[in-house]
Amino acid sequence: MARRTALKPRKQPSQRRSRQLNEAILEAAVRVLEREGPSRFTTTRVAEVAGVSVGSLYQYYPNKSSLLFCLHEREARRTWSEMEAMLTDARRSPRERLVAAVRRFFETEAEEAELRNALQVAERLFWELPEFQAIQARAERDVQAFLRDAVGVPSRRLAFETQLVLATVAGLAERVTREPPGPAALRRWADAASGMLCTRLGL
Amino acid sequence: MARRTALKPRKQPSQRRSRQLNEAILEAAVRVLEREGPSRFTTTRVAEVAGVSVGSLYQYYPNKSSLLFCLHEREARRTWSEMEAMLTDARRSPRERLVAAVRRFFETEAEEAELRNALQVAERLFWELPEFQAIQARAERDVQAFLRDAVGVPSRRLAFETQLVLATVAGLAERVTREPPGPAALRRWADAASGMLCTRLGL
Amino acid sequence: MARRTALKPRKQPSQRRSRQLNEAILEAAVRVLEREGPSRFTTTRVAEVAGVSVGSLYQYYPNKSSLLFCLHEREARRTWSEMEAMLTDARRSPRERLVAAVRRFFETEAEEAELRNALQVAERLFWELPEFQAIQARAERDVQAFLRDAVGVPSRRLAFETQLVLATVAGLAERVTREPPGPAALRRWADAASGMLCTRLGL
Amino acid sequence: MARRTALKPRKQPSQRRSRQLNEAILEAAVRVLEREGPSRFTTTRVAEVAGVSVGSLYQYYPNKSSLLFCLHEREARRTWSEMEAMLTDARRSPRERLVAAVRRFFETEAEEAELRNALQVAERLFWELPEFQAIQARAERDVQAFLRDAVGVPSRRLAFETQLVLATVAGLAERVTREPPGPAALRRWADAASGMLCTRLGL
DNA sequence: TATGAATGAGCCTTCATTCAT
DNA sequence: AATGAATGAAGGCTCATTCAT
Repeated sequence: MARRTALKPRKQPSQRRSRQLNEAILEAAVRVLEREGPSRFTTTRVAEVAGVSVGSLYQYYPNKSSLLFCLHEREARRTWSEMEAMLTDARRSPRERLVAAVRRFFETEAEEAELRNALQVAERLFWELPEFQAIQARAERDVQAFLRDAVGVPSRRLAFETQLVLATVAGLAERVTREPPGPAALRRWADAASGMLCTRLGL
Repeated sequence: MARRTALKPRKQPSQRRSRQLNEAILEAAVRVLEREGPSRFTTTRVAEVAGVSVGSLYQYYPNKSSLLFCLHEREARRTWSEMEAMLTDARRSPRERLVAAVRRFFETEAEEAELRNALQVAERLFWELPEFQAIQARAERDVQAFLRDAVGVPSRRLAFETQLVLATVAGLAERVTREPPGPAALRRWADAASGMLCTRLGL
Repeated sequence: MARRTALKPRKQPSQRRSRQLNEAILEAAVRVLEREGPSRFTTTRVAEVAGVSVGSLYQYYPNKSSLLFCLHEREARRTWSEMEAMLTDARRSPRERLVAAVRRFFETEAEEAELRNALQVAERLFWELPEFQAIQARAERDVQAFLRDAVGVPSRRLAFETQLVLATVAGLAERVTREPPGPAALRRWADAASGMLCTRLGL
Repeated sequence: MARRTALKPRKQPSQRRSRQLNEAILEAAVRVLEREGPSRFTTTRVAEVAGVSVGSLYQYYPNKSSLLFCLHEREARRTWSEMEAMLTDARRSPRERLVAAVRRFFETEAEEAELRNALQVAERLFWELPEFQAIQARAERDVQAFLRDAVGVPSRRLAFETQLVLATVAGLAERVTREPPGPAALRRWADAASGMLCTRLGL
């Protein structure tokens, strides 16, 4: 169960060539996952689409799980870079920021629905691993900072409200994007989510 | 893609012995799923744990998917019987009903967290199938009736609010119970969820 | 290889009930073979179609092979009863008899094409068995009698010519009825076959 | 029914090693078929006898059928190369060519009797497939050319006579070689076949 | 370092046959 | 005698991973 398999890519992409190959593999993985579904997501197929040999793939990722994990990590990094920017955008009111961020989050999830579906099958394997929790931690940090600094949630409630915001938005977004709704419906969902949270947070 | 594999169990457990065996298999499936994880959930293993031969398992379930599906159905049926009762309990105010139902729902999810985790991996396979949607439909029906009759949500917004309630509660519960919180924390989560919804619904 | 499995039905159908059941099973076997193909030809399915339990089927036939064998035997018996009658029909000239018999043989084969296809898969298992050769022997006896008595083939060549007639007609019929031709085409084939043989036999 | 399973081998044996392995598998398949019979002809067994892993076998052949099909194709190609040469041998009279070709055909069939027996069980699966018919077509083309150019069969009858020649010879050869006769008997059969055909064709 | 052929454990499923009822 | 649930060996096939070249 808790067999701790290595998840880190095998080599730090220090060299240019490495970096390129790595990216090619990751891109291929996304493509396979999105276009051919989880059941066709085999290491051989990914390598094929990436234009490398399986052997090479295994030089960058010690096993299939680690590839999946890196995919997830990249996705999360991208999403939360955006989120962070929106939540700290001083030109807008906190309420506007939250509403906008939630909308964007829903859009992101909708865009990546296929990938996320496939990933979630594997996500389960990661939950307990520190690498995974580090990713989660960033999201928490961003939201917490927002709630503390922009919303003024008292520290007593800070931890819980952070979790609540994250879980509400993420949980809703995940369910709603299972079968992707149109842009208007998507926005309606996002606004319902942020609306409930704003009320609760007194925004 | 749309290959409709039979999901119904093969024989109605009309006879006592049948019924027992059927139950044994289902129990074994739950145990395997919970204790050994989805990757060890093989038909052979389930049969083994159930103390029957694979052949027998296949006499009751035409394939692996149908076993998973029956597991899900049983779980859902149990949960929503309770939910329905709570939501229609005329002795309580609508708000009390919602709060109580949400609490109970969170508890249920916490109890079945392991199983649900495992099932969700497979659920993906079912989403598009009518059998699965029939199960979902029951939940919608119950909530919708509650919102219409007890809360008085206007029919214009009824469909959306129904979805919102379901998605919020289910999405939150699913996330929260990934690592099962204590009873107090669980209740806090449940109350936060129902709180937001009550505000939105004007309860 | 040469494991001599019992092929005889288990019980002589001495009693009326037995006889009926036996016939029902045989009919069911033919139906399954013809309508559902060799791959659906399972003992369970045959029993089902026959309206008996598998257990009962195994009371009449010790194994699947024996069922197949009886099927074959019945078919052959029917065919050769007809053949014998035609070949010994004193009202017609030998040539007319041969032509007519061959035509009828082709028709029979066409009618039973499906069954024969399925049987041939199993026939291979029987070739070496005395029971099977007994059936073959009858055909030979009939043809040989015809060639000797009606055609006047000298005894020196009798054995070979008998085989030749049988093999030519059977081989041709089998090939031709693989995809069943219309009645006219079928007759053309039959007449070509009997034509060549008549010339050879001096008829 | 018409599920078109791939029959072509998976990779062209471009490289030497590939070629060897491929050949080893084919040889093993022949051996298993001939020595152990169709019922022992399992992918595992073939791989075992070939000295490779099942996985490797499946790297060359996408499924069991395709292996069988390749076996058949190889056999047919060999046979008909010879036939074609004999039928177009301008140094001999048409009659001599036919007689010789039929003799050789019978010999070939006798040599490969075991394999052919086993193959025929599977051939049934192929009849309707274009790949299989392409093979058949070659035989027809060769015989038809012979009948047209060397024998002078009028085009009106050409199609039928071609089929007749093929079916007569093949049908007879198949039956006769079920239990392989000695060389003298074999020749007697072949000459009987070609004799009947020559008479019919006016040779 | 890159390749990709080779591996083989393990998965799902079928079906002839038995035997307790 | 009849039943049909139970059995489990065996089959086809996949795919993560390795290692000789």
